[in-house]
Amino acid sequence: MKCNDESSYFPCLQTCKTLNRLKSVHAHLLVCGSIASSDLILNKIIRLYSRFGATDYARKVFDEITERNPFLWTSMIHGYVENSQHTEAFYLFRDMRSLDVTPLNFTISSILKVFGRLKWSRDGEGMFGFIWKCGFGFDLIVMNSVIDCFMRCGEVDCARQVFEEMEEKDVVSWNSMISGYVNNGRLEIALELFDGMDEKNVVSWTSVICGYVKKGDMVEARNIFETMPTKDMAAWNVMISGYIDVGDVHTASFLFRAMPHCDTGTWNLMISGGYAKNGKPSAALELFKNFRKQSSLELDETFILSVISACSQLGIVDSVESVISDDVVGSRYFSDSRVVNSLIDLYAKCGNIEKASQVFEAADKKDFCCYSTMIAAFANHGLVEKALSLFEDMQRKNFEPDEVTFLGVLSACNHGGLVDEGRRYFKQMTKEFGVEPTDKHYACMVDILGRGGFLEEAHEMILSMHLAPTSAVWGAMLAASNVHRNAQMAEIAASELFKIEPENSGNYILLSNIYAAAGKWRDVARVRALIREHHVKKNRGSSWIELGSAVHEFVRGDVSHVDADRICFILSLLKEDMKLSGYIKDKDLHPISTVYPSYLSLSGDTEMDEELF
DNA sequence: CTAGGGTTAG
Repeated sequence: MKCNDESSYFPCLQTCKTLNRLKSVHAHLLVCGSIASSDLILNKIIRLYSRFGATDYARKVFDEITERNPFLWTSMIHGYVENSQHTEAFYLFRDMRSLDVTPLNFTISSILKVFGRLKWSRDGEGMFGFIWKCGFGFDLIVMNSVIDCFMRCGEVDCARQVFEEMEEKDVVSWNSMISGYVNNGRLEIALELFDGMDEKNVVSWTSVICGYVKKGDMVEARNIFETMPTKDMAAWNVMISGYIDVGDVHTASFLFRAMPHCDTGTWNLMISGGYAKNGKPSAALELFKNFRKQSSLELDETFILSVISACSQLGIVDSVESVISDDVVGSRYFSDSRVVNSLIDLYAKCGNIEKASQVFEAADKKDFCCYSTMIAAFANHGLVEKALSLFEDMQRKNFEPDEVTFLGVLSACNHGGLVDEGRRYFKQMTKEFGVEPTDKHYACMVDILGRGGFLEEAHEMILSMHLAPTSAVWGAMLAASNVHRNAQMAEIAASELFKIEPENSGNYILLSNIYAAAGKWRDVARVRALIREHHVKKNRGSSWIELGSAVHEFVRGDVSHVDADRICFILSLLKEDMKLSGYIKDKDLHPISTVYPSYLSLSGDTEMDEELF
């Protein structure tokens, strides 16, 4: 590379496809010294850093420049805006004004985006007077931005007035009005404007389609879509997401296959919105694999986030681990705390607490959410001490715990049977941190107290709740009553549960089991009669395991698996082992499969497993 | 040799 010719750096900077590449070119420029003073190069570097989401780097470059021209200010402000760092953008704009730097029209349109997104319609900073003072009263770009800003603030009439008074309007002015009306729920007016336009472009058409999609009218949306002269990717995406929203995954995937080109957004829509959230995990995973195979597209943060979250809901990790973690760990995504957070969650939910912990340790950017997730992960794996010491660590680092954090902490106490600590943390949460407990916190406390034998105290806690006790709370009470064979308390809890969720078979079965254990056979018969009377259906619990890239699902009594014979054989061996190590089948009690507290949002099924033993 | 930088609507 030649070091004395700045023009040769322009094409070089343009080819920087990754942040690391940009950093090394930037480093090279710094070494060469003389180039570093060129405004044009520096501006380009600021733009590129911002585009990669590295506004902190951009700002470093910006701060080191002694004489800043309006272009540099604009680039930096815009960098913040495109990365949703609204406060930073606004403060920088204010600095610019206080130094009497004359803004460009692009500066104004960038900062107006902040006003629009934050719905600052009140002109608190004298913005609109300032625009006229700068001579932008007739600037097309600025006035278009003003329209958009008013529309986003819901000031439909102000936007209209600006629009009417503009001497010169372009297609953007019209489109801003149309989309503004659509987003303010005034489709009729949007259509009027649309019909009155002479030069419509793809944005005008898509805005109108959006209007129908918002109403859920996919028939009319489809009509417009078929009529529009040229369709770009965004238009297809709007249609696909519209079909997904109304639950028509079939048509969505038809369009998906029919569209000539698509972006990560489209894949994302189909994988996470279309399949994963509509109960078709295997289709989602299949599509994800296709994405990796066919597409040369780069993964982006939102995409990674939704794939990870889909996988963690399914508890599937192996088949996506290789693709996900190779791309994420050590890459720029890894410096996004949301990605770190969801990775921790993924590994933890899939049972790999070591890996979750490794990700946590390796991450350089951790926010309080990462701590909360890690605490909950330790707690759910029974690593009580680790959970609690991480909580202490978090406070030492001055992260403010919130309700999610405390749920993890309380859950740790629950797993460790730490009644006193549970009481203490609950008190600390409400008194010291002013966090309002949710039903989940109450459910957890009831579980801690109840299982610890303090059934009365647990009951009192429910009665003192400032919100209506949910099924999770009474469910914990019922489960605790079962542990301590307290039929009286069980009756109280069960009768509340029957009111809240009469269709849940688990409650009836649990109560009848408690009666059975107490030898109250008439009560058992009464509950069984209730089940028939209310036509309660048994929940079918299922479990699944991932082997290689295939997911094997099992339901009770299922012998359809190809290896069913061998599985049953192994099971019988395990039963023998259990007997030999002293397990005695409890004849009086109808055995219940593991009862998880329902606030842990595990399956929650409590069903009789007579067939297993 | 010069110009180059920045941008609003779905």
